[in-house]
Amino acid sequence: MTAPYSLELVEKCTNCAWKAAGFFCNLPVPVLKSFEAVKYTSSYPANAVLFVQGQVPRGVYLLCKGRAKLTMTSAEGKSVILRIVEPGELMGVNAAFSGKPYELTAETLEPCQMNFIPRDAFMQLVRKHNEVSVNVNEQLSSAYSAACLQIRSLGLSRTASEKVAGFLLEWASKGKETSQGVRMNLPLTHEEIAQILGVSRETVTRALTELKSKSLITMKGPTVVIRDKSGLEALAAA
Amino acid sequence: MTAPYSLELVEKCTNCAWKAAGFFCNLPVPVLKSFEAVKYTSSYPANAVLFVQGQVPRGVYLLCKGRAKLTMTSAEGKSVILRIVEPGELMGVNAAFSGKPYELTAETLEPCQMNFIPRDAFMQLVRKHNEVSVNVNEQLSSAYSAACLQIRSLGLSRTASEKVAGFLLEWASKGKETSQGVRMNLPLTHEEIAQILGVSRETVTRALTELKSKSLITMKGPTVVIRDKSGLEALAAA
DNA sequence: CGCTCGTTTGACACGGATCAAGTCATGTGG
DNA sequence: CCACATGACTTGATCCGTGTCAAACGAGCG
Repeated sequence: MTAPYSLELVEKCTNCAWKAAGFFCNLPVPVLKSFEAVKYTSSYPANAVLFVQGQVPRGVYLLCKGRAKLTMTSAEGKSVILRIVEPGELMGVNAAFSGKPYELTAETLEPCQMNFIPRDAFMQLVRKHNEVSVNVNEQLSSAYSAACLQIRSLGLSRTASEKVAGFLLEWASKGKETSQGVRMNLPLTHEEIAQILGVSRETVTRALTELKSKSLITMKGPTVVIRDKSGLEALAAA
Repeated sequence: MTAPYSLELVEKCTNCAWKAAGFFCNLPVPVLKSFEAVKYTSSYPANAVLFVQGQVPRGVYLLCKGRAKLTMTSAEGKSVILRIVEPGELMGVNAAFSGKPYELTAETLEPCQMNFIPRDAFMQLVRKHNEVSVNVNEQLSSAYSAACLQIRSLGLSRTASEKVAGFLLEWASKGKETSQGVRMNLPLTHEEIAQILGVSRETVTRALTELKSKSLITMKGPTVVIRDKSGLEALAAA
């Protein structure tokens, strides 16, 4: 198999080493086989568009490796980021269920490996294998939870600093505890953070500068260290 | 059976007249029987609290009749409304799946009839009957869609009038077409609309006044008539 | 009748969007 | 190897919208 974008393709789901708890593809072996039978594995470079808001749904994508973002765009071209998709998560499930056009756009943020499952095959899997259906439940459930948190942040936060502080704390769970505080990787531009939090790019810069000046955090490239977690929490408040 | 709050209790799901397309309880008869076996039917007055953010999940609620709201509250007491729950929809599914405390609060807006299913029984139903699981998928999927729309409104709308106009258009789908325009019932206070849209109560009043003065809408009590749909759409833009 | 709740309207201050200008790092082609 | 383009970040100045506080009105209800 060729490996474009310097990604090694993993074709066999049965002995895939990436699979972890919570992955959609954590399925009993017989079910996994029928999943494997209908999937198409492929890889994408960074900033590739998987599907666009308004297209008729072709099927669902399972992200194996890499990160992607889901966005909605207004007529004027402004957009919100609804979710950063992590490995093991599905994209395009809603459109598959409803049969209506994709209501959002999916783009990769990094080089990614993906499994594509055509809509009909996916719906058959769901109807036939309860384990698949239950895993979809869990995916949807956690996506909904995340959406609720985002609504909370958008609706309740009084100031932009509050939003940014809350955002960093949420990402902190993906970071590593060190003697200096929680160290994490933030592979997002200010523009993207702004689109998640519903503020302007400049405001994100200003808020981050403010947090640095209060020495609550330090940043170096994409690496962020939370120096004073309780201080951040006090600021996040809402 | 007693019928408090002047609601007639419907105990039998098999011949329930309220059940419509998209209802969670639209299930094949044998499955419906096992659902009936584990449910508890009860009725609530308006403004009753079903469960509160932070409680350990006891189970899920199926709304049979009436309307309810799901909210999240900040430490300072401000709250956002995540969703208005309509008959046929489930509440508390997320907490049931995750086992973690309810992340939101559910309150009735009107006198309601409800079916309560204890968590264990619900999870067994989901695992045992694929039809149940698929219906849960559809519920979660449409709840997620609605959440996305709300995020879009919160994140992309430039002004409060934009949000209000978009909100009215969304509710218009529940209204009736008349010669005067779409007539609908809006059983929400300005305060509640404000909590959905993430603005202050006064701003909602001002925005509605503005829409009336532009004769895009007329209001009389809880009844709203959209006089100029395309005008509203132009205002909603985002 | 008087209470409460929801609505309406006004005045004012503040936060952030926007516009603008400039820095820095990276990558490309001559 | 340098000049240049590009994209992301930074910082400042200005203006508009909306949150907040305040006061008053209207309707429903015991």
